[in-house]
Amino acid sequence: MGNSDQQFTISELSREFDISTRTIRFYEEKGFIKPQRDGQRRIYSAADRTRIRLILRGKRIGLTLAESVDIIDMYDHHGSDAAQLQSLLSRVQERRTALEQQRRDLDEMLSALDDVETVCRNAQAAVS
Amino acid sequence: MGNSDQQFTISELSREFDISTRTIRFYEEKGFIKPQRDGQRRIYSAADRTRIRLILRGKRIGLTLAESVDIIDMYDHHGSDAAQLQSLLSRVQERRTALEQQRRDLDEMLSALDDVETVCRNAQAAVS
DNA sequence: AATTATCTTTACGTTAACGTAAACGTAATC
DNA sequence: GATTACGTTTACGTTAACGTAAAGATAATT
Repeated sequence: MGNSDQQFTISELSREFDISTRTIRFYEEKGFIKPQRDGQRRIYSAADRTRIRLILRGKRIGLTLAESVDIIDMYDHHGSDAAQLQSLLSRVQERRTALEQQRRDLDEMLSALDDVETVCRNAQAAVS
Repeated sequence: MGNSDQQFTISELSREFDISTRTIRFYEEKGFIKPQRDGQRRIYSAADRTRIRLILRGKRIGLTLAESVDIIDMYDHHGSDAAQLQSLLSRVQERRTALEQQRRDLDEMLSALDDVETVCRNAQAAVS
């Protein structure tokens, strides 16, 4: 099983991901992660760490925490009857549609920046 | 010059972009657009309309209004001395770096959704 | 002239995602 | 045993991006 039962303290994760401990506790407050306890102290598992990483990835592309968690929870979907599978599939489709629109927007913006850069470099050449 | 001097009312733009008039006025309040007036009434030009469209594109990829406007304003940069060009170029680079990271995150998330869908369809096949 | 539609300004309210500060517990170190 | 490092809870504060409501102006329609 490798060594996947690693433990982390809050400050370790705080440093690793460059977020405040407040942020980590906030995610717990909202029910997005549920670390164990050693007395008062929180102890984070590899799974907790992964969830945080995925939440942050979601943030980088502009998702809200709730949206990120919604997607993350699609991985370990619990039900498996036909209706639940169908529901999950349509949620996946919705998300995919939105993300694909986002990628189009992103690519447009990147190529716009390319244009700006080109114009800029030409102007530079004219000045030099 | 074609017909690029078209005018729009606030409700026209509201309907076209499916945003509230409050939102449009808010953008003005923040200085992101500056429509003309006909007495009290606001009159939006094609340029105003374009700025709104670009702001909304920025929103879809998770940029703040300020960030969107920052990028939009790179198009019509005013200064053209060497220092300003250099500054603009490095701002372009910064944005591009961030956007490229965003695209990587997006692609990862899309392929994750693909995996979920595959698992789902297999489970569906098993149930049927 | 009254209704209706569209616009205006002003201003307080709301939600997400934390920041910040106070006041305290525990364990190791000086 | 006092300091230092790291953790805890509680709670109020903050910013962005609007929502919502009140109260009124203007123009067209009935």
